[in-house]
Amino acid sequence: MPRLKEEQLQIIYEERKQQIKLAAVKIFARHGLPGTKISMITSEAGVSHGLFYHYFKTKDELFISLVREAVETSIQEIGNLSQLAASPIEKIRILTQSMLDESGVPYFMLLHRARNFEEVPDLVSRLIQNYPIEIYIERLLPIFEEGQQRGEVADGNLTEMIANYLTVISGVMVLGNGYPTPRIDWLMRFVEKK
Amino acid sequence: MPRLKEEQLQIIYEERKQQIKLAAVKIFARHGLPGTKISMITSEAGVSHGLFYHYFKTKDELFISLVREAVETSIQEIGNLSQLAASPIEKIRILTQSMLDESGVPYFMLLHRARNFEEVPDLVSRLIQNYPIEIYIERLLPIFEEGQQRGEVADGNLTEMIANYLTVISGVMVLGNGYPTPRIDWLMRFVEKK
Amino acid sequence: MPRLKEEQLQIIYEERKQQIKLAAVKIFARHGLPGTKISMITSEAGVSHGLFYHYFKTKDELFISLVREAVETSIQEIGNLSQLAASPIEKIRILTQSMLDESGVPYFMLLHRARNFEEVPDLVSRLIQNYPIEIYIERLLPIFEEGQQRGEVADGNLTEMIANYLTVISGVMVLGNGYPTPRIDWLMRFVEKK
Amino acid sequence: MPRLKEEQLQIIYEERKQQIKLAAVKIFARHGLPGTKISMITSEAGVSHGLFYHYFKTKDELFISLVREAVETSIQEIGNLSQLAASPIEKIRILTQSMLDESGVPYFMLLHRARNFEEVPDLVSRLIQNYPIEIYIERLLPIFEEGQQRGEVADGNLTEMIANYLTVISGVMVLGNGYPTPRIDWLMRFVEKK
DNA sequence: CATGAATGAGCGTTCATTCAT
DNA sequence: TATGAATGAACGCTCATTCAT
Repeated sequence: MPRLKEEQLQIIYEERKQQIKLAAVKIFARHGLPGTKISMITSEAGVSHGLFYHYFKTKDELFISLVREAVETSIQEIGNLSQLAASPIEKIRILTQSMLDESGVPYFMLLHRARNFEEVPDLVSRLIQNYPIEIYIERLLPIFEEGQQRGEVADGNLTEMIANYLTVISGVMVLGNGYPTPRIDWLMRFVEKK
Repeated sequence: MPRLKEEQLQIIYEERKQQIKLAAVKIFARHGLPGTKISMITSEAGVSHGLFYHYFKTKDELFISLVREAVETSIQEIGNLSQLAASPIEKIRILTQSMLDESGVPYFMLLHRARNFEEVPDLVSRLIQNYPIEIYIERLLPIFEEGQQRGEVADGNLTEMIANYLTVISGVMVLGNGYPTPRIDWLMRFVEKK
Repeated sequence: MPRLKEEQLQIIYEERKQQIKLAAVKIFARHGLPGTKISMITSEAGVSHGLFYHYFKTKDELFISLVREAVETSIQEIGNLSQLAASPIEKIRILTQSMLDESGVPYFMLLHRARNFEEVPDLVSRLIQNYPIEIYIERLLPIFEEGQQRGEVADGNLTEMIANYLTVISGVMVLGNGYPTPRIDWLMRFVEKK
Repeated sequence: MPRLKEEQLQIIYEERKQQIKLAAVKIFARHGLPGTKISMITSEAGVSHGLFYHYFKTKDELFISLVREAVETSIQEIGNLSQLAASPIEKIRILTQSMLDESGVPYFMLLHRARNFEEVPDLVSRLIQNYPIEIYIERLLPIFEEGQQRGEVADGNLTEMIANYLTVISGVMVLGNGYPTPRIDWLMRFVEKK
């Protein structure tokens, strides 16, 4: 059954690739592009450095594709919210949670670096410029609007509120593990109608 | 008068050193420690790369001393606030302004990197751990307390309020030039009694 | 009949081996030993790169054995000429033709590299030194002598004539596809009695 | 006198560059582009491998510029012949000598590799294609014509004669140090009117 | 003090070779 | 036999650092 074997190989291939990618996001988030050595990624992933190049062309190329994925995933996640059978305020809470949960933070940090520092390849800068904060605000607007109509979301200018909300979330992430806060609930106070 | 000449040399020496330091903070802030090449600093400062080593022992040593200065300056600035002949709310506004003004941002970014990323020498990590956010909160507490007593600062738990205030400032800096906000005034709303 | 199956395997084995060898000569001739990657050979041969090592121990070993074969074949071909039922001048023409024909050129190029460039393993250099040009001259001498006696080959010192003949053939090959010449006939003019 | 010092530095710079270039041609000629390691060049030149990159951007770039120089020099040398106060046959002898003399051989080998092997960067292939053998023939034609008119050069079709002459010279170089010939005089026999 | 030539440690990447399947 | 995943030695190149001028 060569058919089955081929498929199996394909699966293993994708698993390995994912394993290296996961290691890479973690390291890139912590050390940045120039601070990340291939050996850090491969030893985190538990493979030899040579294997990296079976799965990825260059360090830059991997970084770029990770940023691209992070951008696209973040946009998509907002899109997915709309599909959810939940009240607007619940959706906002879910979003907040997903941004702050452990697996999401490295991706956020990657985007943070890509957005604010000039340590990245040109392609990344251009990529990021296609997705300014405004796009996120715009996509979130309908959810917040519905929330306001239902009386779940606080009154006031929504564009500004969303901007503030995003700013504050960023602040929380950036201050990082520095000090403990009742994260989610505290953040929701910027949004919820008391 | 060799005396005078020596003094003059001393002055030139200090000016040059400062000039290189200023260039360095700017570049370190943008590119991080591993992303910063000595040649970037020296060309920003307009000197030859060899000259760097007349003023500083190594790249790491300069980075460390810059972080140390940034930490100490930031603590000192809070200390200086107390000396000011101004009302508490004015002091807070002045602090806010100084954190966000153009010359301050690179130092903030340096601290941000030192605090959140592991791309720095061990010595820096240890240095930073000696100055956790709590210290800033603690130092600001008297000013906020006086403000509350005078009715200038909003009611509520002050420790929490200061933490939030710092979080939000960080968020603003991190979101960076991404989108326009009425910075200072907007930030003061988290603090002022309306 | 396991006997038969084994034989068949043997045949397949030899065919595969030959197929890889043919690809290898071609690539070695064009790219030299260090310029030839195993993957070039295997993709030219249409097999996986892993398979290479079923048939050959190392890249060097294959290169060496190919050079050895080329040397031995070239010597043998001259030997075979004697057996041929043809006039001396015909024999020389056949030899010329075989050196310049498409399948022969890569082998010639291999020898050219082995003889003139130091990009080869020591063993190859030593191998080649055992077969200096003089040996070729010496082996061709009887044919040319008979030709001269029969009045087919031009008059003059034969050792020199053969050396010139080989030199010119080499020149033609080296100038390569650069410009068109009536190859065979033009070359024969260095030899034939007009 | 900073003026003088700068000039001196410039001179030293050019000398070092030349020193590395000379080492490089020699090694490239012997080992080809992929067979040449930077360390071979630098140890031949007696400098550290790091220094190479003060003077040249990459190995390929150096190779390309050397081939370009070889091509241009070879064309120029033919041009210079015309300026010489010498009889046509003397000019041809001088040309022959310069092609075969020790310092010229490595450049010839470089061109040989660039012209005949596909182990070179694309730019080199294109460069070489701009200077096919025909150009050399064309440039030599006037000299040979004058020689024929003066009765110094043998009768016959000149284009063909020059082509043969170049072919034979190439053959001599390619057969290399394999066997001894009365080089110059023997080669001139293809050209001189006896 | 100022310059840039020189060195070498270190990292990115390639590729010959091995090996499990 | 045949494949391609896996390893690590080796090489191209960068850049921090030193040093002669």
